[in-house]
Amino acid sequence: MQPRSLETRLQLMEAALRLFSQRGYQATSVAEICSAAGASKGAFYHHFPTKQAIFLALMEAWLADLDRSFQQAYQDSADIPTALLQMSRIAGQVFRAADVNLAILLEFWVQAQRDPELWQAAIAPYHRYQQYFAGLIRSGIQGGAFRSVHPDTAARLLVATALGLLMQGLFDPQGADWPAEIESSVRLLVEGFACPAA
Amino acid sequence: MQPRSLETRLQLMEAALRLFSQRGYQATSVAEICSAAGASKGAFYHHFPTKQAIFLALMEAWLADLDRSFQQAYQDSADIPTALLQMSRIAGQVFRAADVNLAILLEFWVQAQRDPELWQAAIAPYHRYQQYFAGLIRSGIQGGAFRSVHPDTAARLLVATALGLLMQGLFDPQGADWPAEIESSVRLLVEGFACPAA
DNA sequence: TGTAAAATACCGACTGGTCGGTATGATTCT
DNA sequence: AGAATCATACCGACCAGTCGGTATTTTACA
Repeated sequence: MQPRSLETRLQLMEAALRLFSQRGYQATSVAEICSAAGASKGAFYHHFPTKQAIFLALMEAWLADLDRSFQQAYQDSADIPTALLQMSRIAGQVFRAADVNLAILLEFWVQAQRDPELWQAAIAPYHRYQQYFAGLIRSGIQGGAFRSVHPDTAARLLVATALGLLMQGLFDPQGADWPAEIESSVRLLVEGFACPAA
Repeated sequence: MQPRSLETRLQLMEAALRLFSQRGYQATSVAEICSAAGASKGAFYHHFPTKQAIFLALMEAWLADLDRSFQQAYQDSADIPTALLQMSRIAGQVFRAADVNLAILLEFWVQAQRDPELWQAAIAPYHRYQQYFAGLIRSGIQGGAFRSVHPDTAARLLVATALGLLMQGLFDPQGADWPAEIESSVRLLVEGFACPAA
């Protein structure tokens, strides 16, 4: 892969990300992406076999990024509750990142509802995160930090809180300080899980 | 409005609802809606000026329905906490209603992101519900049922919980008993808000 | 009450345009 | 030279919305 090629590919992905989140997946044409990226249709179809492929590539890149952030948060934290708090902050940052608007996440999910390949790419990671959080909580219980809540239920509630607040922030960006709201809500939950003795 | 006309209109809306939630808004063509409804394109454009108009009509009908349910729940409940619990059950029913799949709500929101008219129809009700719940909680505080939590924050958390669990249920329908999950989570929150003395 | 006029409801072919994807040739790098 | 990369013209399918015209119901009037 030549440097020029990589550059073109990157431009295409950046343009696609911007346009998809601004206008939506269906409403964005391949021609628009090309023109925004300063490339041609030939270049596009050299790098991506279909329009959906670039969508998938964007999503995988985003998920890989999130994975890295969570991994980092875990390593930087002394204990499980701290790690969960740190991760709630990351969720807030997801929202703050103006480029990767949450709107495109809705697009991902809407598209994934219909397409098996996208479903795999979108839903499998969700399961992974779900089980990851449940595992963290289970560790917290075994380590004595949490009382014996049901790990799966607790994980679902944690995810629901963050997700629900993110969604509300999407509808009403100015309605509240959503990242702060996420952080304080997750803290509330984590304290609720905490072992009174600790 | 003649009975036959009303019937046709209803058929069109039912077909549109089904197709929109199965295939998505953009992916559903007006021709498909017509054929599924056993009507013609002429009939469609006799009843609705644009494709978006039927979408809007569906959403308004759905919201009116939800309003009625909430109103009913409020009237049937002896006190505020009971009313909130009852409403969480309604949220669960929203999910259980197979016809009105949650997917179409995602569609609504995705579309509303881009269109001012839809935004008005989708986001204004959100604000209304938000303030409605905040009002209920405020009443609960004044009535001595709740301790002095911040009504707006509490309402946001309640909505986030229900919304977040609904979204997860959308991705992973078999992953849990989501309606039950919503109910028990909301009960947890409401108990958390409750006045210890009560 | 019977009937003609008017309004409403509906039909389906057609249009102007869009879009994902392809074919083929040009350019750039090694 | 030869492979990788990119450009341009183009194709076939699709689609929202239009339009001229038809069927059905309501209304007006003799």
